[in-house]
Amino acid sequence: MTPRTSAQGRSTAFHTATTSVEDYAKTIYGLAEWDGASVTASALAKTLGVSNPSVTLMMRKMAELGLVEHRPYAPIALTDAGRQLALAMVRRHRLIETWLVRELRYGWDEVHEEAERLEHAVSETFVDRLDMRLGHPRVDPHGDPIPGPDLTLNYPQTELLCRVPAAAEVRLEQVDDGVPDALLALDTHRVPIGAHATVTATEGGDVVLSPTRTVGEQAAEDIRLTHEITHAMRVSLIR
Amino acid sequence: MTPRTSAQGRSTAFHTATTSVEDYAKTIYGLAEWDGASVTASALAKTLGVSNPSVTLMMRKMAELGLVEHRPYAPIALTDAGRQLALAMVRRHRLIETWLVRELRYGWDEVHEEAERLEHAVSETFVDRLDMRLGHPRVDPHGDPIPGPDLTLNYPQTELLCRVPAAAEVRLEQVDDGVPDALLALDTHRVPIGAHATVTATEGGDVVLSPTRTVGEQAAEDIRLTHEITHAMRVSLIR
DNA sequence: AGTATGGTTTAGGCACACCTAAAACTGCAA
DNA sequence: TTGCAGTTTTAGGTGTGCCTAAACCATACT
Repeated sequence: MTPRTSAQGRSTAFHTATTSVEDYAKTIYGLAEWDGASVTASALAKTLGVSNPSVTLMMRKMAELGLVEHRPYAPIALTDAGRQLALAMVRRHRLIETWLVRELRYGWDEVHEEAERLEHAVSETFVDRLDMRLGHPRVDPHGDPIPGPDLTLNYPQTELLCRVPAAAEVRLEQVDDGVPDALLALDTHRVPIGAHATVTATEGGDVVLSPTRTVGEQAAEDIRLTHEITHAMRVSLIR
Repeated sequence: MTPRTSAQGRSTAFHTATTSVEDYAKTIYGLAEWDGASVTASALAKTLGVSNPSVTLMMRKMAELGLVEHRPYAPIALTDAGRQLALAMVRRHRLIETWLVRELRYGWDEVHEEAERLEHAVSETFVDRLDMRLGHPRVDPHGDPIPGPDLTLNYPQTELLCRVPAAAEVRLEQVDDGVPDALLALDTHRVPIGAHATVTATEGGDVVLSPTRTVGEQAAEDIRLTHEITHAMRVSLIR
C-alpha cells in the first residue's frame, strides 16, 4: 500500500498521519478516556489486535511525529497534538455513525465496522458538511458525545457500570459501540439509551440490572450482564 | 499499511482486491471504455501516475488473480472477473458522487476526489442502502450511467465530442468527472448535461460549441474547447 | 535485411506496517 | 539483596506497492 496519508485537508500537522497512526491515536485516547487508566504497550497491542513489538515500533514513530510521549518501558500518553488527532477521529467516527443510523437505516449494532473504515477516508470538508446536514448533533446513537468542530468534548458525569455500587439507581448514558455483545444485550431487552434502572446485585463481576418501568410500559425483566458488558456501558447516578 | 482488502462483503472472489488493484481495474476499464482503444502499459502508468515498471508488476499480480489477460509486451485487457470488479467500483463511485451532490451539497466539480477515496472504504451493504435511498438513480451528476446491482451498464449511443464531425447538432450526455477543466468550462458557461448545441468549427483539435438557445433563455455564447476538454465529453447526435 | 527508437520488462531498493524469537529491563518477593 | 516473572524492546524477516536504472524486445525506417 502507498504511504497513504488518508484523507486530505487535515487541519494542522496531521498530514503525516497514516491510517494506522490514526487508529493508534484513537485507541490510546479511548483506553485512557474510557477506563481512566494509564496505557501500557500490551493493553494497546491487545486492543488493536497487533503484536507487542509492533506497538513499540509505532510508538517510536509517533513520538518522532510528536503525537505521543513515550520513554522506554514507561506508560504511553498522548501529547496535545496526539489528543487533537484522536478527537478528530472520534468526531469523524461518531458523526458517520449518526448519519448511517439516521439516513441509511443501519442498526446501531451494524455501524461500527463501517464507520471504522470510512473515518479514514473522509475529508475535513466532508465531516463539516455532514455535521451541518445532521444539525450538529451532540451525541451519537450510542449516547457517546461528539466533539465539536473545535474538538472540545463535554463528558457528562458518568461512571462505568461495572464500578457502580450495588443498589444504586442509574440512567444509561453510553454504550461502547465496539462491543457488539453490549449492543445486542440492550437491543434484545429493549433498553434504550436514557433508560432508568436499579443495580440490584453484584457478584463476581456480573451485574443484574432491573429496569425501572416507565408510565405505560410493561415491566421489563431483570438483565444479567457479564463484566465485559458492564465495562462497555456508562451510567449516571440518580440523586 | 496492512495487506488491506478494503471493504468487506465483496460479492465473489474480490476478497483479494486491495485498494491499488481496485484502482488499476477501474482505470483499465475506463481507458478501454471511454476511448475504445487497446490499453497499453504506459497509458495505464500515465493515467495512474505511477511508473511503468510498477504497472508491469501489478499486471503480473492481477493476471495471477485472474483479473487481467496479459502476455508480455502485449496490450492489457480485463477478464470477465476483472470487468466485474471494475464495474463494481464504477457503481460505487457514481452512487457516492450522486449522494455527495444531492445530499451534502457538493459541487459537481468537488465530488471526484472525495468519491475516489470513499469508494475503497464502503461495504457492499453500504452501496445497496445508498442506492435504495437515492431511488436507484441511473445516471450520476455528470451524466455517466450507473451500473445496476447486477453490474450491467446500458450506455446510450454516444460519441466523444472530439470525434464529432463539424456542423453536427448534438446533445451533451456525459462529462468525465476526472477532468476538472471540463467541469469548470461547462459550469462557467452554464451548459448543463442535456443541453443542445451545434459544433460550429473544428480547427487543430479545438472545437467551438454554439449552444442552441432554449425557450425563455437568453442566447448563450459560443464556447471554445481544447482537445483535452472535448476528449472528456460525450454527446449524442441529433437526427 | 539491419538498425534505431520506443515501449516493456528485469534488477535492485525503499517505506510502511506487521510478525516471531530472543534479549533486556522492571519491580516485586523470598 | 538477589532472583525471577512478566513486560518491553531489539533483531531479523514478510508482504504490498512504489521507485530508478539498466537490459530487453518489437516494430518501423532506411
